[in-house]
This record gives sequence, C-alpha cells and structure tokens, in this order.
Amino acid sequence: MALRHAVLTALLDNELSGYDLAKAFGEKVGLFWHASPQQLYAELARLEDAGLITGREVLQRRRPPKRLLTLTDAGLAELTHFAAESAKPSFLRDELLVKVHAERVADTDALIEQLEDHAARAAAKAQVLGDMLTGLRGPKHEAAYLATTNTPGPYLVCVRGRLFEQEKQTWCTWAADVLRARTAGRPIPPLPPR
Amino acid sequence: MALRHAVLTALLDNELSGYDLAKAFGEKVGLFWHASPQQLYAELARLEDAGLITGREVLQRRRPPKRLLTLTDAGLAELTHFAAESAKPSFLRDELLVKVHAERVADTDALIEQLEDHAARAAAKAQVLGDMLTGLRGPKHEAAYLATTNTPGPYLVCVRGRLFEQEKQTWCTWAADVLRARTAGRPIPPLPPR
DNA sequence: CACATCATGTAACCAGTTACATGATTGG
DNA sequence: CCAATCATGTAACTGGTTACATGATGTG
Repeated sequence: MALRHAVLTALLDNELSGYDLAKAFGEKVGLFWHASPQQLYAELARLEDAGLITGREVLQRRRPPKRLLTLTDAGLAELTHFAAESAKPSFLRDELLVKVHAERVADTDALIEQLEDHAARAAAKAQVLGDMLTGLRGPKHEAAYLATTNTPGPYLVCVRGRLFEQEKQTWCTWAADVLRARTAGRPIPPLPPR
Repeated sequence: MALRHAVLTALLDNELSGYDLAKAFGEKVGLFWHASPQQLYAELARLEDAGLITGREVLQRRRPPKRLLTLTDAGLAELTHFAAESAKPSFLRDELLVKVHAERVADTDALIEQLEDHAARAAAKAQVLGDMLTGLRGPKHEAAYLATTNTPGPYLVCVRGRLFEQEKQTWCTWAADVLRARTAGRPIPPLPPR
C-alpha cells in the first residue's frame, strides 16, 4: 500500500487540498506515481480516519470552500517508518510492449504509428521534467544545488523520471525505425547510444 | 485488461502449461510484464471459458499430468485485434522513488543501502537480458538478425527491458553516491552519461 | 528423510478503473 | 450563455496480492 505514502510525501512540503493533490498526481507526482482523483479522495478519507493527516476548512472569496490537508505528527512518523522498510522491486509494465511482442500477428504499420506516438509523448514529458529540474535548482549548477539543498529527494526523483522518458523515447523511435526498415527492405539502423 | 493479452502473446510461439507460464512470467515475460501464478491460473480459466485457448492433457512418466495450452483461432484473432488498438501510456511506479522523495524525513543511510541493493539487482537483470539477446540472435549481428527473423517482436521487447534495467542501475548508483557525498561533505558526482 | 521442483488451484482481501453525480465561479 | 475550472465525492466493477491448500516425484 504505497499510494498512502505517496500522498503523505506529497503533503510533506505543501499544505494541499484534495483537488490540488489530484492535479499534482496528474503532473509532477504523476510522472513517477500515478493515481486517479477518485483513488485520492478515497485514500484521503482513510488517512484522516487513521489520524495521519488533518484538514482545515478554508473559505474563499467567490470559490467553493476547500479543505487544506496537513501531515500530523503520526503521519510524519509513519512516513519515516515507511522509508526505512525495504522497497519491493518495480516492474516494467507496458501494454505497448505486449503489442510489440505480438508483432508477428499484428498490423505492423499500426504498430509503427503507435511507437512514434509514444515516442513523441515521451519526448514531451522529458521536456517538462527537464524544465522542472532547471526550475528547482534555479541559477545554481546541479552539483551545487544538490550539495546545499535540504530537500534533494524531489530533485533526484525528477532526474529518474526524465531518464525514464528519454529511454522510452529512444527505444520507441528505434523500434519504429527497425520495423519500417524491415518492411521497406532497407538496412536496420543501430540503437543510438546514450 | 492486458494480462489476458500478455498470456496470449506468451502462447504465440510455444505450447505451455500453466506452470510453464508461471515460470515464464517470473523470468522472460516477467521482465516486462509481471503476474503471479494465482493471477495466471485465474486468467487461464477465463481464457478457456472464452474459447481463446484450449488445453490438452499430457500424461508424463513419473510426473503429475499437465495441460498444455494452445491459442485457438479466436485467440489469435483477439490478439491481432488487440495489437491494433492504441496502447495506453505506461507510468513509472516505484516504491523506492516515493522513499527517495521523502528523504528529508528518512534515515539516509538506510536509503543509500536500498539504492545500492536495487542497483545490484538491476545490474543482474540487465545481464540476464543481455544473455537472452545474444541467445536469440545466435551467431548473427543484431542488424542481420533483425533483418531476417520473422519474429523481431520478442527481441525488440528484450532490448527495452535491458535499457530499462541499465537506466535503473545508473540512477540508483548515482543517487546513492549523491546522498553519500552530501553526508560526508564530499563533492557531488555528476550523473554518468550513457 | 528432508527439501526442491512439478503441477494445480481457492478464498479473502486490497487496490485501481470507469462511470456517474453535484454545484459554484470565471473567462470568452 | 457556454465551456472550462474549482471542488468534492459515490457506486459498481475489474484487477491484483497474500495467504492457504494439496499431492506427486526427483535429488542429496
């Protein structure tokens, strides 16, 4: 049950509403841990029942009121405890790979199209993550930022997300090129080094 | 519902028993799509009910009898149809990243240990995948193999798995080095290029 | 004789997805 | 006035994990 801890982590630095969290999980956080709004609202209710977070009502001018959520001491302790446990290994799990594996019985042109589509999306995400990284470290160089910040965690995680997307882009592009070269009888391109 | 299709794909080339499949999902297939034996047996029952696979009993000397499963024509058609649909984007979802994100409130030494552990596992998996690739292409060069085989799918997928594990190893090692350098007051190492 | 491997599952629970539901406010 | 965004959820279903259960055979 790591969604719970992903939520606690997201609340570590900011006081957020359920809505804010849903947005964060669709963007920043979502780049390494995805969850739907419905899942979040359910989890938030459970977390509040368990006393790991508390909410305070904030009235807004010309907006519906919102509940800003904060970690309690118990929530903080829970997070610290969680971080010390050994993490289970993560798996690559990708529908597209299943389809490529079944290329033999698939429509190759449709597959190529999808590979290129996924490559483009990955490139866009990598770009967003790159911008987030420069935003985080500000005017400093990476090494200087990592040496001095007291929250290196988010930066490190963001680097991983970026590597992941870059790797995905590289592979998708190459795989599409390979399949295209095969159907056209052209020479197979090598996998670009990175 | 892509487990169903992952199973069909695994049966595309070989006739397998439930037990064989469970092993394959723990090894080869599991490197890009993981499933537990329980999930598989449940899915197999459903697939047979749906008429997408059939089993034939095989008696063995000095072994319990097993049921070898094969794709039916309907199963093949289902797979072809699935491959043409657009695949939903895959997410990176990793407990370890949640922990690193929460580094601020975690035991840094414990985290470093885990990062190094995960790096070692990733390196081992990458090695296995590399061996699988050389096994698949035999004496040929990659380009020659990909140009001539009629099943490039498994090879391409395997390359992706290897890239993923290499990327994971690179990052885990670097992140551990960064955290270690911070606590020791040493200079932060750069992320190695690849 | 004990442990690993072959071979197959069931039951209970937890996590995640899809579809639906509601109502206010802001910007074009 | 309509669409987008802010803000919060519920209900029904599907998918996945953990723990348990059974029994045969091969290896040290």
